[in-house]
Amino acid sequence: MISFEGFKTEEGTPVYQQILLYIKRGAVAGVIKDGDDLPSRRVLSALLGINPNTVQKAFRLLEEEGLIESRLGAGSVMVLSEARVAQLRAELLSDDIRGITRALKLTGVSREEALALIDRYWDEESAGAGEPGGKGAADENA
Amino acid sequence: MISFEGFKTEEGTPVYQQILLYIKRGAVAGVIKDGDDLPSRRVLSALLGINPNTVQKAFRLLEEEGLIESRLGAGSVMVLSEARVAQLRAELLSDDIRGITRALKLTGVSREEALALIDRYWDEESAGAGEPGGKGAADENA
DNA sequence: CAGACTGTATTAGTCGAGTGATACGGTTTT
DNA sequence: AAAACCGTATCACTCGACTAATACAGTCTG
Repeated sequence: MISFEGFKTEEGTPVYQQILLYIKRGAVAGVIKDGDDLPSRRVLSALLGINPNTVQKAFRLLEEEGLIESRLGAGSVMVLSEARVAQLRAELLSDDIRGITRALKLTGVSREEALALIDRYWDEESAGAGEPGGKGAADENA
Repeated sequence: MISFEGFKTEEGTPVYQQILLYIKRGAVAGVIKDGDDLPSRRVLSALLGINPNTVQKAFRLLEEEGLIESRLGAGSVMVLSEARVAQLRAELLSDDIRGITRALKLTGVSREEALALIDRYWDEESAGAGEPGGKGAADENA
């Protein structure tokens, strides 16, 4: 049975998309494996404090992508081949990386500073950023 | 006069937020400077093919943040001090970096691979990623 | 001054995401 | 077979983003 302990709703993006991403990331990370059972629509909706229809929508999309299989009466199961996981991994990473590089470029950040920032932030959990001139990055665009 | 040539609407996020981000990133990147004039609500809405009210909402929020100043009858102007830009930069980078590190961690990517991916994608514009096992990152969770 | 611009405000409508409730049909278990 | 679970479907509703149309008030320019 797939666990949803690490899952908490965030406003700003549709909940059903968050569920999709949670499942996909879990599959890529290896936490979710082929044949794993999913919680029922009702149980999961109660667990997450959301509406059954929202869960249903997420599950329907997962089914359309071929990532799960639902049988009327019985529950739903993960369907993951190695190739599928590899493809999923490529998709997720491509989206993530493409998004961040685009964003950083638009705010005028250099490749070197981008790498330095990621490296510095990697281990942090919550910090208030902002020491001007700290990394020598505020002067290279002038 | 601030140019909106590089701006094109993307579905998925509210347009007024996209305008906010566009302005802020421009300010941080140095393309938009203190005292720069903004297009009028009507002109910009026609230019972007959206409703004047949507532009108005974006401008109102910008004004509430103190980034622009609007005078009835005359147009709106950017209000940017060095300190404000520095603060803005910290905010944008913090949001971006925090988001990407969180996402990559959740898909089981190591710090080293994250840096390698960014480095590799930085110059690319459109490419289909995916050679499994290429960076030695798919085996460290098993 | 007069007209053409500007910002500001209000009202009404569409559309999609999400909620809430309810019902129907199949499977599993006892 | 009956109860308790499961997936599936439908209807009505709220809410926010966005559109649409219109009106009013101040500023700039000829």
